[in-house]
Formats: sequence, structure tokens, C-alpha cells
Amino acid sequence: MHWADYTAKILQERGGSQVSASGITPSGEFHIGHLREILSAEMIHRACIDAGMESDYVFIVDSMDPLRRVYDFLSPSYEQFIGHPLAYIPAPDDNGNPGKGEVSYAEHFLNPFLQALEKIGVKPRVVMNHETYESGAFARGIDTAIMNRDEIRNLIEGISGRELGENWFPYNPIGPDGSLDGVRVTGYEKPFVSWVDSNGLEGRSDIRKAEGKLPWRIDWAARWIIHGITCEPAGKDHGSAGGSFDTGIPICKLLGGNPPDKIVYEWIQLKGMGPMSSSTGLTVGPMEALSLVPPEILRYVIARSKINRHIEFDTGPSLFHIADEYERLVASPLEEEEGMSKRQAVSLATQSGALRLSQVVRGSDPLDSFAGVSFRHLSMLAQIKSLDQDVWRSLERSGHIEGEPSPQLMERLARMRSWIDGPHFPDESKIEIRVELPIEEKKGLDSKSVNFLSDLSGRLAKCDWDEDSIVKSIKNSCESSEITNRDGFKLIYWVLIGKSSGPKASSLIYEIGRINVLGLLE
RNA sequence: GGGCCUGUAGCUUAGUCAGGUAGAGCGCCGGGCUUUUAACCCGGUGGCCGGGGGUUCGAAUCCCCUCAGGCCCGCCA
Repeated sequence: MHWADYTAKILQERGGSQVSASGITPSGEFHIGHLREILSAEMIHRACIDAGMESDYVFIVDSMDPLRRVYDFLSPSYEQFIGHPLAYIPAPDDNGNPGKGEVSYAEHFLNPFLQALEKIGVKPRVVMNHETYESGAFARGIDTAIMNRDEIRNLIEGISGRELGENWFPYNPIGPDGSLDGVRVTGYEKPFVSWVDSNGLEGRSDIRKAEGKLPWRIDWAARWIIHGITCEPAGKDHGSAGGSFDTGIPICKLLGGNPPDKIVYEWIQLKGMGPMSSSTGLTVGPMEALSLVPPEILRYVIARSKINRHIEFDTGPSLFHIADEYERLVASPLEEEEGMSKRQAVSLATQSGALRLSQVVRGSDPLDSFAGVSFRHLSMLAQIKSLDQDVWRSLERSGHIEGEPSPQLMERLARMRSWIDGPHFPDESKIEIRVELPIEEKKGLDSKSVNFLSDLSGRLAKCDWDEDSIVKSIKNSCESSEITNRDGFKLIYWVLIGKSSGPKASSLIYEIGRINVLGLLE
């Protein structure tokens, strides 16, 4: 059974309608890892619906979280905003300087991410957490937390092993400068928390307004109640012993709620691609990934892995692998059969679950997303055929398509071209035409091979420049120099691209052009 | 110091929660497709399930120990 279906089954036992949730702090550019936070919850939400339950999916944006430090992509002038909620500070412009404030910092990073989510079929109810504070919905939780501050302190200290300072208070007011830092609480008289800031300025915050916030561990527990959340998978950082999940559950109960079960997902690692990794600061954004692969395959990256396993993501070879695996499964899914072993049955259910949950539109047939050509094959054609029409003609001849290409396929070729032209395309998949042959390699040729190549050179110099004539020349050369077709083609690939196999030789030669080919055959 | 995940064929892995003779894909090798695309079709090769011990009629699966890799524990998905 797929993990999302399994979780849905557990939730069914809990009963009632379900609310799955994700939460992300928009402190900077969103990346591919955030997709796992989103999709872990969204897929469980879909599985609940598929299992016949009422279900809602909420994406809570932690817009009330403060700016922690001046990140590399920000100018030093952001120093003044440290400690301010992300919803209340201006977005950076292209140079990292604070903008005019038409768009908040939180929205600036959130908006492109939401667009990417739409493309992969995720339609969350978006909740800006600062608006929940502004609405007063947190007031009840804040009041209860303050009234039970000692118990909450004991819970956090006991479970996390963290010692909370003497001035710790389960509510952080915003000071007169707009920052959450350096404000000390001096008293509470519902609904006002009074405080003094680091300069000795005194004031008070109304807990019914966004004039302060709960510390993370309490905030999380309180929002479970506010939104009726029954399921919120969290990253492994929240999942370790004594982490915020372990404190959140009892705190939520203390506040009078029924907390969700602990579900932890593993992280996505960025791997390989030489210099492309965290060290260069280059990460892969969801939009960027979508410019390379279709949305259902991006979903499949998450759906195919068990929730508690690392995903090693790279935009190179593994993307090929996953994309072709997806195509293969769609084309020939496992079928239910008499006398299937338990294993096969489990694997069938998991696989079909993964395919089902990978669809952009819930409930649509995976076959609708099927392009009928492997990524590997398409990448090759795209590299040797500069015109789309030539790619379609080739695919028609090879029997991949009949007549006009499908819209899915056309989109796929467009994406393939941008992948090939971009920095993420794997070297091992690149077809690189040689400029000249190294002398040592020339010396290693036996006389038969030399004969073949010079014979071929003579024929190619004269023949019509179309694929049929080129193929004929190759076959004739093989015959007259008494080598097998197989060896002949191997030699050609070796001369042209330095490998023993490659894309259809005639197409390759045709695309390289007569002059260049003859130059290499010299 | 506390905790999590992982270790199964050359590679990626399923199977571990509910113990019952190790499955798959890729790769590789061979064959076919009478113009041999890295396409497509068919067949084959390949694993003392990290190591040791225990429980059991029976262990990849449960328990204990151990080795190796990755990760989390202010904020971070």
C-alpha cells in the first residue's frame, strides 16, 4: 500500500473529516525540498478523498516568523529588519535592497512558489499566519498558554531538555520598533500583555491583534486547534526526539485540542552535478525543475519514495531514470493476476498508488500524461535534429507516433530543449561531435577498419545528402571492406562521437553535414 | 550526549510494521527486427539480504550486540 493511502486509513480510524496541513517559513527562495513538505501533506489529503472522506488541504505560510539574519542575497540594510515578522517588511529588489514595500518580504518569495504549485496541481487553502494573528483567532490559545505558562515551561524543558531563561514567556510581543527581539514581558491582564523593550520603553500588546506571536512550539500546537488540523507531516528536524512534534502534542492537548499523529518525512538531498550544489549556493527551484520535466514527473519524484527515505535529487541522470520509469509504468502497469504472491500484490498497490497520486488533476487517467517516447530517446533526437518537424518525422518512422504528435509530446520536446540548452543537462547524455581524431587512436586501427573508413569517405563524398543514401553508402562500404554491419556502425560512432554506440548513424551524419564528416574521416 | 534513517544483484531499489522457498527496473550478454536509433520485441547472466549472536519448525523480516554511510537536535522542509 502506498504511504499516503496507509496514512489515510489511519486517519479514517480517527474519524470525521480531515484537514491536512503544511507550513513553511518564507525566509528566502523556495526550493525543491519544500515540495516534499507540500506534497507529503497534499498526497495524504488526496488519499483521504479517494478513500471517501471529506478532506481539506491548508498551506500555512509562516509570515509572522521574524527575519533571523541578513542572508547572503540581502543587502546589509536589512539589518534594521532583523526580528521583524516577514509579513511586515518590504521585499528585496533585484540588488537585495529593501523595495518600496508594495509587496511584503513574505509574499515576494511565496508568489512564484504558489504558481509552481498550481502547475503541479496543488490547490491549497493558503493561510497567511500573520492574518490569523490579526483576526484574533490566536487570542484564546495565547490566553490559555499564558494561564498555563508553568506547565508549558515544564513540558518544553522536560521533553526537549532545553532550559528556558528566567524571562521566558509563552508570548513574544512586538516592540515599538517592530521587532520581536529584546522585548521582556512584565505582566498580563487579559487581553493585554505589558512589556518593556531593551531601551526601557514600556508598552502593551493586544493578544487579539498581531502585536506579538507565540513561540514556535506553542504556535504550532495552537494552530492545529484553530484550523482543526488532523495531519501535518513535518520534516525530520521537527521529528527528532524532544523536537517540536514531541512538545507540540502535549501542548496541544493542554490547550484543549486533539493533536495530529506524528508523521515525519525525510529530506531531499541535492546531489552530484559537480559544482552545482549548496557550496556554490546554487539550488534547484520548483519553477526551474518544471522547466525541465513535466509536473506529473515532479510529483512522481515524491510519490515513488517512501516518506521516511531520503530522496537524492539531481537534475541530471537520475531525472532521466525517474522519468523513464514513470513512462514505463504508465505504459505497462502491473496487472492483477491469479495466484499473485503477497509481495507482488503489495508492490502493485504501491505502484498504482504512486501513479495515481502523481497526476496533476486528481482522478485523471495516468495514460493521459503518457507521451510514448522515453526521455532518453527524445533527448537524443532533440540533440541531433534542430527542427521539431524532423523529430516528429523520425518518431513516426520508428513507430513511436502515428500522424501528428500529441500536445503532451510537443510540450515534452520543448522542455527537453530547454534542459539540453541549460546548465543541468548531464554530460553523459550529451552527444558531442568530435573535432578531430587523436593520433594514438588512429594508430590503433587495423587495416580492415582503415579500408572501411576510407571507402565510406569516398562514397559519402559523392552520394546524395539524404538519410537513405547515407545508409546505403554505409552498407555498401561494409560489404566491400568485408566487415559486419555491426562493426561498421561501431566504427562510425567511434569516429564521430568517440563512443561505440549512439543515435541513428544516418541521422547523425546528415545533421553533422558532409564537410565536417569528411573532415573527420580523413 | 540524545535521536532518526539507510545498508538486499555492477547501479537504483521492492519486500521489514502483520516471519513461510529473495522480486523488479536499469546495466550487461545473446538473439530478433531482411536500412542495426541510445528505438522496439524476446531470452539470459547476476544476490551466503553489512557482520555476529539469539528467539522460532522456519528470519532480509522479531530481539540483542556490532560495523559502515547519511542526517536531525537555536532557526531551517
